[in-house]
Amino acid sequence: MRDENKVLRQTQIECAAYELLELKGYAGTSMQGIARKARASNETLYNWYGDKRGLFTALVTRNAAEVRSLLETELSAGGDAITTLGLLAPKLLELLLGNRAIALNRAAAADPTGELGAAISQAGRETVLPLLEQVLETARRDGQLKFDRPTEAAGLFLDLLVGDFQIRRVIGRLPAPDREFCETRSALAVARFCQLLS
Amino acid sequence: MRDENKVLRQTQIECAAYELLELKGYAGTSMQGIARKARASNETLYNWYGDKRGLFTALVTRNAAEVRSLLETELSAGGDAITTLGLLAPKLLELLLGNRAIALNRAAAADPTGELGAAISQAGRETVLPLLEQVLETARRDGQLKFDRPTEAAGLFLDLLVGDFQIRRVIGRLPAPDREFCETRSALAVARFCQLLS
DNA sequence: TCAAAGGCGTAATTTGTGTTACGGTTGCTT
DNA sequence: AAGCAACCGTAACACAAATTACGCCTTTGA
Repeated sequence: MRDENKVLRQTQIECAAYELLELKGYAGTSMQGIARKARASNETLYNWYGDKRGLFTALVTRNAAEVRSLLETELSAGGDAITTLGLLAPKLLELLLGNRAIALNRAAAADPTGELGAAISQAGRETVLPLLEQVLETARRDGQLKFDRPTEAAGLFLDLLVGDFQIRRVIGRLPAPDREFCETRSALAVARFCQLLS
Repeated sequence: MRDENKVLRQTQIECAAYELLELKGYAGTSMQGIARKARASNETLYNWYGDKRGLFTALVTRNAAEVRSLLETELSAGGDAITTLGLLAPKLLELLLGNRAIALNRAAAADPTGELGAAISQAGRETVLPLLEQVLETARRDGQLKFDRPTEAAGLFLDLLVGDFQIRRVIGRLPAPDREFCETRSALAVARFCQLLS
């Protein structure tokens, strides 16, 4: 099989996996179900991904690469650090609270080994935080913010921006946020953040 | 069976359920496993709780009653509102991030019907928030805080106190917090909260 | 064009679970 | 003490899923 064909097939398989994961949760999503939906065979899935958890780990990895790519695009647009933060925040919120991310977090919650959780965390928060820190360091250098520890400052920003929305999404108590919600919440988070650190 | 014996038996069954839930997650916890561990029979579990979800809903309800009871005890101790908040917060944090609460949130994340999530939310956040609002109203009346909407103010406090710790606990990336962590985090949350609303 | 690799559709194996049922025992009430 | 309800330990039933295996077909590369 040619590489580009394999990539296409994997994308189809992974889309099928997301559909079932979002609909039925991790326990309710079977390899057989994914194979059927993607018109692939069980044997191929096991050959390509190792086992069920391997397939879902691949979903995490791919999702995180997209998040990172988008954030890096925003960062390379340049401009004033606080403005960058304000543009970045709604997009980050949409991604973190989007259906796919939430479905993956649910899978991690259901995985008793903690491996999916580790994958999500390394690929998610632990990737986002250093990028955020970069923005905040710039703001500090420009005299816009005052703080001692960049990691703590970035954590505070995530508290104000994200708070407990993720867990409420994960347990099914909130719908996916719309664009307007993300913009409003972001603006408020940036304002409060600056109030605390100016 | 006498009432007090039934209560005792139920407590034993529920402890067994927690042990397995914390160890194996929701999907990995079977009614047979709980029955075996609690030396009860399947038939009794189904008679008393209806079905698997019914048993876990009972766990949620009981856990929430304990949270509420503890918070009401703190509230009835009286005293200055901000001080009350500072005393309440570490206890609330310990409860929200404790092993049992996290295990129940994992169960809710794994439940595709959303019923456990609804039960947890009603019994948890949606119970805590009005109690918090009472404290904040007092602080406002005493001239300690300024805000327009109590629900929003209480939500801000939870953002600063809890942030995204729950989801990070649920996906297995954080251990249960110790007393010192809860005190430190609470003090910081109260200070920042007051800085934002004074 | 041809041979080999591997992907598909299907089935098999093994294991486990939700739920119900049953005979014997225990606890409770009169 | 006797009788009845219900609890325990065990088994049965029906179903599902993870994973492996197999024959046939399609794709790839030389």
